[in-house]
Amino acid sequence: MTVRTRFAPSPTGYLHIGGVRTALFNWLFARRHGGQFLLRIDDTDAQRNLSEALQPILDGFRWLGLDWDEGPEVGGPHAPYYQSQRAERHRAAAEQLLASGAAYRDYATAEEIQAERDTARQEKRRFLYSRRWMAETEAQAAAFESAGRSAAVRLKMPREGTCAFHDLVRGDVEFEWALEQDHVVQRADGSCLYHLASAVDDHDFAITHVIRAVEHLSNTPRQMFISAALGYEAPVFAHLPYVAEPGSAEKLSKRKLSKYLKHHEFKKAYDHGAAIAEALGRVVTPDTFSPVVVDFYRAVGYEPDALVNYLLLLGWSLDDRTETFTREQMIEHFSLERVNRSPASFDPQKLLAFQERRMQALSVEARVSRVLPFVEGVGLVDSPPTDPQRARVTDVVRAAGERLKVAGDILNYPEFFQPDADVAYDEKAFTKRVRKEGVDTRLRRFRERLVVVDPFDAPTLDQAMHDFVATEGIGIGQIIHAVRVAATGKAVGFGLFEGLAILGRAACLARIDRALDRLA
RNA sequence: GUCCCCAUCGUCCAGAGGCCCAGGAUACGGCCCUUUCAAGGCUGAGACACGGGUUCGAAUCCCGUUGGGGACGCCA
Repeated sequence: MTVRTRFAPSPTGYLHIGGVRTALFNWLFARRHGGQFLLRIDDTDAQRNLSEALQPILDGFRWLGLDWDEGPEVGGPHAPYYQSQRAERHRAAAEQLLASGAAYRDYATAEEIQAERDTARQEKRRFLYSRRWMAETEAQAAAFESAGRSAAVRLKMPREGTCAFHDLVRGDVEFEWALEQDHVVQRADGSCLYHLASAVDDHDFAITHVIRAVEHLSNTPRQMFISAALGYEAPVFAHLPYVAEPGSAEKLSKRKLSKYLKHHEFKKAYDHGAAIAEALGRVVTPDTFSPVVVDFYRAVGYEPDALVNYLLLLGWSLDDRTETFTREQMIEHFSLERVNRSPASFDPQKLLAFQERRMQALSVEARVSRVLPFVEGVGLVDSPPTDPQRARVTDVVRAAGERLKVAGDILNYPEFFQPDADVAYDEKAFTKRVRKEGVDTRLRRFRERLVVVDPFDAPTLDQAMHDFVATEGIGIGQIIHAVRVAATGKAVGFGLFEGLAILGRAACLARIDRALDRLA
């Protein structure tokens, strides 16, 4: 038997962190067993702009490298993979359920059901439909219909016994049938609901393992009931713990960004990303841009491998120390048996740590390729860049070293790409380091040295600086900060001599002159 | 409210009766390095929710308490 798993996103316009974790585990399980991973689009609730809402999700999967063997855009033997296009098939299944007596036509109104529900709540017991408006014969149906009622199709759930199954993550689980609702599977207008559609599609697509979040655990009995009534063999289930909010045990949800921003580390991650996205001219609003959404990481310049590796370890581990996995290693070692049963909260800071490691492991060339779209995007270099521009980017990437945590961090160094006159001064830094007694004279004298330094490279500049402070009889701190602010506009940055060398003699001299002018 | 689930450092994980006065990662503190910012090196602090059992022995098994969470739709 070939293992077949699926992930079934609803087209919502974005790919959620929790969803990707579920998809990743499905993907890994399928790959581990040499099976197939499919994508099914759960759009039974008539979607308006399907392609618009779906594209970001597919893009997200592609970016992460989670390829699907069957599904939208790639097709497959069971196409179409959109639930909305399988309505006839679902309706036929509903008919079959009716015919076998596993379901019945129910003529209750929404108000009547609600009233029963309210009563149950008042009596502090679990609601169970009375089946008062159930029609099992044509005569009963006709009677209700002549009274102007219309019918939905409900499952006729067993009212005794238990539903027991083995869950690959939770172990043996058991539910009492008597606690299960007579769920509606088809509306009066003929459209079918998720649980029916899902059971039918899983069967039709030959899904062998349903790996999904725990919130679906309590849906399992009714889906198994549907499968059995339709004569299907039930798939194997595995219910993953949900991903929790940063620093909390509550389920992570996409619509709570403002709440998450109160969490210090989450806010830091958000601010870091928002600054980069805004520099690129993206409109950043809580609804469209958040560390809870996968696209955030792409926009900011994370490595997809970092995100995947982090997510892998959210609820799964190999042992007590292995943290870094290649795709091949993940696939080789992944097992549902080692998935945790308790929820894990999402920690953007730890994710960043994974990202740093991945970034550092990349070659300079690879980092340059990651960084280029960002400098091009803000117009710091041409698109595509000229050879000298590319060389400059390479120099900056090399000099910045570990300071480049995400590709978008390159935007912290615009001064290496701007014309001298465009470099912005950090006023606080300028006041503290340049606008000080004696600094102008020292800057002028150091400038004289720069004119003749040869070659104009980092070691020689370093030497020149040390010679300078020795002959002047000053501490290095009395000049070096001023030079940095004059040349880069900032008080912080990577090695000063590397920076000066990258800028070149002409730019350094011009920038020192500009700072001196500013003092006058 | 009803049903179900979960419970080890702040966070993510290891631990499937003795290897554990609990290990790794991350975050945090200190020191070192240092022209700034990072990084790095060394180092420190930090947890088995509580109470009962079972056992020669429990973080590990059982029961209860407490705490946290999830599901209870003609949503998916």
